[in-house]
Amino acid sequence: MAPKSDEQFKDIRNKRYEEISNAALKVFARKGFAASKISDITSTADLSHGLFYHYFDSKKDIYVSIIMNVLDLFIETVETAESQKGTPWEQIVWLTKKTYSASLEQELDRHILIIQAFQSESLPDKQKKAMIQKYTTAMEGISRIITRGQRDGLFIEGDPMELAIYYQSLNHGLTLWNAKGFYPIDVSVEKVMRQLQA
Amino acid sequence: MAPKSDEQFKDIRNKRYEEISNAALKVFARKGFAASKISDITSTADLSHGLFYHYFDSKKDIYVSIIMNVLDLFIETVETAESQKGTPWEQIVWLTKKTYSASLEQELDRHILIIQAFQSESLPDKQKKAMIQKYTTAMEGISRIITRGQRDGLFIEGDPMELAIYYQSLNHGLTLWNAKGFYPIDVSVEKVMRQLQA
DNA sequence: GTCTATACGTAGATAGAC
DNA sequence: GTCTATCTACGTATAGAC
Repeated sequence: MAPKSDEQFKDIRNKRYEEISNAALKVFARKGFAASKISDITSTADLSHGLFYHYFDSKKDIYVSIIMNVLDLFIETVETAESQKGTPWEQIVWLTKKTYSASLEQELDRHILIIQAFQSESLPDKQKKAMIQKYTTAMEGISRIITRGQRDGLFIEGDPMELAIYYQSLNHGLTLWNAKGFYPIDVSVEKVMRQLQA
Repeated sequence: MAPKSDEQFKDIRNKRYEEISNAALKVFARKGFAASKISDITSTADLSHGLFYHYFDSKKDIYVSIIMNVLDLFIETVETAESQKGTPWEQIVWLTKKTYSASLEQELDRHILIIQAFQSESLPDKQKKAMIQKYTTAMEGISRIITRGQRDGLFIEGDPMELAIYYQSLNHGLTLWNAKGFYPIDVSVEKVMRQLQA
């Protein structure tokens, strides 16, 4: 039997990397950064404590890595919304539906991570700046859609970025509410859209 | 000189108790439960590490104590809104203004604590239940005001509790947004009220 | 009531065998 | 690549002096 090739090792590494990342996303979303233990992550991913450090330098390291990844996905999603066929109104509807299509719990975890991202204490300034940068990029995308919708008279008047913030705040608030778990509601896209309606 | 009376000792105790509680509120709101160290609290209150334990049994103990206190204040505020002169609409306006009249940063910290309250991991079931109980009481107050407003045609139709949740979620989301600090906005009561407007 | 010094447990991170 | 065992730092909580 031939020894494993470099390719195979690389595949294993990538696979493990993903497993650990997914486990960490779950744990961080539920407990927050400080309360999450490496052992929580490794036991969720079903591997040894020590192995973690063959894939990530530190707890902060993986946390930042995941946040960045989640924010990139957020940017992507907004861009996809923006390139959607239809009116700006329909684009925001699409984005809203996507936000609550958390059939995959992973989607929900990602939203919670985004919300938590900035209250995360004591990260290097450089990384904090990068996070803000990404977040801002996504919000500017939403803001652009709103601007177009205002031209067509679909959305209420007002600073588009500010409206985007109201919209996003409502989403974050509802996400957190449902995450509490003791009185979950079925979020209605129409009720969320009222926020922006002309 | 006469020795200190029981009264005087009691005063000192109460004063210290308040100082520690206020410091803890500040620290917990900014760092969350897990990341907050007893030494953060004591250094904020400008007293020794050890003294803390003459006033509270544990970190969890003070945390629960503060949360309960904050939730009681929330209930009180809603009740005050409810007993306010004017239409139900004006009562919610009053409540909203109060929410954002965070000239005192303490008010802001309290809101953040309320938001954090439930993601706080591993509290005894009994206390968690008590928290939910208090939270629900407050939300029911808001819901009652909305119900009355619906009768007068001031608010949109729909399950009043659900509307209260949308309203409160928007508040929470906006509070968190401004707590992030990198793009704070002046929250407009009118924009928040749009949420409920008939 | 307040402080300093210390015990103890826990969790992040490393070492070395397989 | 993966594991177990270990080191180390730090934070909660206690003890005891003033």
